[in-house]
Amino acid sequence: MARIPVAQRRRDFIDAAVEVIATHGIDGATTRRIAEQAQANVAMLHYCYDSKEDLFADVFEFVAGRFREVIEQSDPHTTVLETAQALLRGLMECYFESPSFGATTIELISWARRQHGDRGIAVYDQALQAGLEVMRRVGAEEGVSPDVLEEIPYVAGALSDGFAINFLTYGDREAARAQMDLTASVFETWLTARLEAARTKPARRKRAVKA
Amino acid sequence: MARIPVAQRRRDFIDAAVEVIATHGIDGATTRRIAEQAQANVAMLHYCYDSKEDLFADVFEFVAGRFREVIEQSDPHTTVLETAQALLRGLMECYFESPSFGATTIELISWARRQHGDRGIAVYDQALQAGLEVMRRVGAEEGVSPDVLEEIPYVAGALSDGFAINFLTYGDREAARAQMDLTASVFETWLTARLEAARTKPARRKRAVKA
DNA sequence: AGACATCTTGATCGTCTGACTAACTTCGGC
DNA sequence: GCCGAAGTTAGTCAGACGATCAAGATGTCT
Repeated sequence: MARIPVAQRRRDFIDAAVEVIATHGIDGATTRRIAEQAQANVAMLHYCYDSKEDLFADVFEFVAGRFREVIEQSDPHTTVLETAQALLRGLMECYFESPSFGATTIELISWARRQHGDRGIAVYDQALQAGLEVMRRVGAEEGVSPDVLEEIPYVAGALSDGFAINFLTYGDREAARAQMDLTASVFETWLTARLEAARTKPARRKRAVKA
Repeated sequence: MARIPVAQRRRDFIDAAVEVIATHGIDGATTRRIAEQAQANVAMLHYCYDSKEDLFADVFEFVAGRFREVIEQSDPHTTVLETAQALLRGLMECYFESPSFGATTIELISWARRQHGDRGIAVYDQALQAGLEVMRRVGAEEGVSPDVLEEIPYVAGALSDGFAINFLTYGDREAARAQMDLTASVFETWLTARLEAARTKPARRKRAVKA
């Protein structure tokens, strides 16, 4: 067997864990299965990680980091509309390219909800916050109302989550392509109208959305 | 202890199962916990149901039935727009009124996805089909293009699912109220424009959406 | 009232699978 | 050629799972 440094092994275990969580759920993600998926054995897993919990902490970190990447890569766009569209597209394509990642995200969020609060919300909340920051950055230059900017990550998140659940349930890549376009058009229609309305009568504001 | 007919007991166990699944996930929904939640014991559970699987079959049936109710109650509305809006509102309010029901639905869908196909997809698919039928019924009178009618349940489903995930994660009823309004306005903006576009140039059609 | 079916209980069975570990072997750089 | 990092084998031990049972309590019909 090829000798691999621990750091690389750790990454293998994280990837394996994502795969296993997607296939068997959080509770079904046992050390045995993860080790098998990583083409190693349980002892090897405990050689790299002190405990299963330590590994899962890294899995959380990995997923959250991936989301940050995806969200922040929509930053360099010019207008609020274009940036928001890139944000939504990025999220949907992320799920589309790696259904395992998408499924694992849902599993993690479900699992997090079951625990009473705490760090559980982290993944979802960090993603929403990252999205909000991106929108604020581009929105400031354009003078768009903060109310609108706060709504954008929520709507983009809701739409991409809804897309993910449908896609993961049916697993139909053909249909998913069309749904991505449809979802994007829903978003565009709303945001265009919303930006227009906010510009013409900036005093009028909707109730704040939980960031 | 009061004597209760088996039929009623069964309903208690179904309710209890929904609650436990919401709190502990599918894998955490053990017979013991369900019995405890139903203020009974394991023997009683096996007196009403031959096996855990039999109980879960009833849980599936219950959830699917509840969705049918909610969806079909939006039927009597007059126009396509109003019916679609009632559909989305009904779904969101359903989750809002009973977070346990919403959480259990997500758990069931996640669980279904893990099994290879089969009856697993049932809950999600039945809901989508029921929504489609409602829209077709009202859409026929109005002469709305089938393409548009097929898109409506998908978009309503995606939006309500996205709303549910956010609401269930944060559990903030205050914020959820505002998000329901926001989500509804996204839907209205899109659908109004979509109906308008389909009416003025009915030849132009988007790629079909997986029903 | 009495008897039989219906309901309810606490305790227990056998089994399985979970995370984790000790002791051993092999490889590769110096 | 040796020494530590990487990897393996073969477990341990505890807990929880679904399911069942014998026995007691209660209702209902004659």
